[in-house]
Amino acid sequence: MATLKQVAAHAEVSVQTVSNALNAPHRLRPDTLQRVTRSIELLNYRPNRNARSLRTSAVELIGYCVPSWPHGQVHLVMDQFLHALCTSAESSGRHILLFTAPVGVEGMPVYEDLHARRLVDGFVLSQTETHDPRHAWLKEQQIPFVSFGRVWEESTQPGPWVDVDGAGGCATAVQHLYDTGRRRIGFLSWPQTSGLAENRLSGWRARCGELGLPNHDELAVRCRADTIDEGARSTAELLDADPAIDAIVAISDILALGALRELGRRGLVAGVDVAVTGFDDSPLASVVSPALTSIRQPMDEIAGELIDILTTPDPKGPTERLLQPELVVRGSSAPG
Amino acid sequence: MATLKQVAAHAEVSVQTVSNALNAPHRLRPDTLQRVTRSIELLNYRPNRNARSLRTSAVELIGYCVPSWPHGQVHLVMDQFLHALCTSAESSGRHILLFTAPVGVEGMPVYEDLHARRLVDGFVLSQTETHDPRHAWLKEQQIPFVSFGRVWEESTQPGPWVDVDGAGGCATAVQHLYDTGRRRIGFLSWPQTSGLAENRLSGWRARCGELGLPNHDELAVRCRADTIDEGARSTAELLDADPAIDAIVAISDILALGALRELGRRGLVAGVDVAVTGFDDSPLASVVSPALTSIRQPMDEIAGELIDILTTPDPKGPTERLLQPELVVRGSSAPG
DNA sequence: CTGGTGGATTTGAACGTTAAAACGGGTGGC
DNA sequence: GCCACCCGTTTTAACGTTCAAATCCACCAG
Repeated sequence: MATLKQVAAHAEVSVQTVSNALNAPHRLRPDTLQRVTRSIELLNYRPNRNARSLRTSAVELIGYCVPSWPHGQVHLVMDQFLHALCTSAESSGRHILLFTAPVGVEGMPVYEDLHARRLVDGFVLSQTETHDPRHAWLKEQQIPFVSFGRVWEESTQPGPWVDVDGAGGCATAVQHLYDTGRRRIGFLSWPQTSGLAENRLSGWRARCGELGLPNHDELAVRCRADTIDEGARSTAELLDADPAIDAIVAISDILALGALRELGRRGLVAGVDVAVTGFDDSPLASVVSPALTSIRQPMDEIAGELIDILTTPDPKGPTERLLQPELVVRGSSAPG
Repeated sequence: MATLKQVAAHAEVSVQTVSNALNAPHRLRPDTLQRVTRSIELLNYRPNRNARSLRTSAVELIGYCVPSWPHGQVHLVMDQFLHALCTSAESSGRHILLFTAPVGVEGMPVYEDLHARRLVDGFVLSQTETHDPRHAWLKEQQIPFVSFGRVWEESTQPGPWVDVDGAGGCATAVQHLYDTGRRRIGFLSWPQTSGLAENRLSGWRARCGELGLPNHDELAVRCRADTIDEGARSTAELLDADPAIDAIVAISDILALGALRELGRRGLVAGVDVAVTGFDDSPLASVVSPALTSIRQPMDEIAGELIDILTTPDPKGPTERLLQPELVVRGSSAPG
């Protein structure tokens, strides 16, 4: 492993000059720069990140707590998210450090410790919950962070965030279903305690209202869990109460899969008799038949904004960014 | 941020003594130790990891390349794996650093660079492919690594690995189906180019043979892709060719889901008329109905062995560990 | 009383890098 | 001809830790 000193000796310059060649090339005379660059390549020199971090007190690592799902709940797009996050981090010369921590405020000492021991510069939070205590805690400790997802039920956001417009996404789904001739659109939701669910539901309610479609509460069923079974059960409930329903907007792909199953059971053809849309555009969406129309969160863009906010020292622009999801139309909502 | 020097001043000892209090407490007299410990707590001191790593040239970070799935392929248990890996790493004082790299040998410069710049001590490889070139490359460069998954089609393994006995798992599934009265068991596989698939298939073939059950090639269908559609199509093929089939062992949960769908389409009851088993015990297995019997890879154990091998300097024990998966029985293979 | 022994603690140096200040040699103004 | 200035480069010092060697001190044998 070559060091700066060895490169310096080889190029017959001082150590600092080699350092400058890497960090501030404009300070060198062109011929010196070239000579140093040649030595660097010849010796296959790579800067030691630890030494650099010690000196500059910046580790260029971003912490991300890998969520632990208690009762076998699914996070079907986590690998997409992680991949996007890594890519964005790398394009700014940083990397992602994974760790585990207890949920809620109990986990905060772990965050604090990682930061205090200089393993990370800051954190990306996800799986934001209603009244999530982590944000305020980190802000209090002056530990840099950015959140994927707003903290619901708070009057002021306790820090920078990036989120996807769930209401807008659902409204787009409703519009698409309307445009393809559907006129009675049900909604599969989660329990009322979820700010995320309420947000998405509001998009369905609003757009249905604007289009003159029915949007009363009986058309929105709250599933007790995010499972295929619950999706199927709720779909049955919906269809039993109102057989004229010709489309269902589900708040997750899993629930949508349940809807597909229930339709099949009743001899109804998904996409023809009843259209179905999901949320997240998880890998499952394209793997079932008919393939599932779904609302895709723009992972690359999300990750880009997260890293951008986290790595911009004094944020001039807004540090709250709401991104628009994209409706991916597939067979389950085929026209007509 | 308190430093060793400040703690030393506070406790009225030398810097080195504080260092020893943390790294070799037995060297201190009990009363000194207590005094130093008190100062450490009082000042809320945390060792600076960068300084430590610079001195010891060990960063306590393990690199893991987050797989990028080209054509929407699914890795349903990646979050389980990552969580287990993190937990294991943390229990040895280490952490996981994520990065992206091109697949195959093109990605190796990225590995080499991370190691040369001292961002990681070594790597955990997964998604091992037949003739995977990474292992030999890393070995050549003397970069520490351990592989989750054997390199198939190689006479000698180019490094330490941990793997799950896929053949054994499938044999167990066959045995379970036999024990619950099934006598004609089909197999849903992947293309022949996959060593992983051949291994699992061999378990089915062997155990069927031992039990006197048919195991000719017509009973093993090769799916072209790991999708629900392919699983359904292959199941149809299987049932059309041999209507007496009363059980299907699928090489993945996704294919098993396809089997479930095809059975439903034919008016057959999964678990009653035809039993189905999957592989991986992904979150989907417990979320469908009937819930899917599946072969669970012991993620915690896998992660533990991986970290153990990677962090043991001179391996006395074997560095090739084959773990037994566990059959999780659910409704899709209900007795009778 | 001397010299040796061994455990506890301190000293000095080093890990590889960068920030800041110092240096040296031209250039140009007056 | 002197000074001020700028540019490219070197020197010095520090970041916070640990290793290796040195020192100190109490104790004990001879």
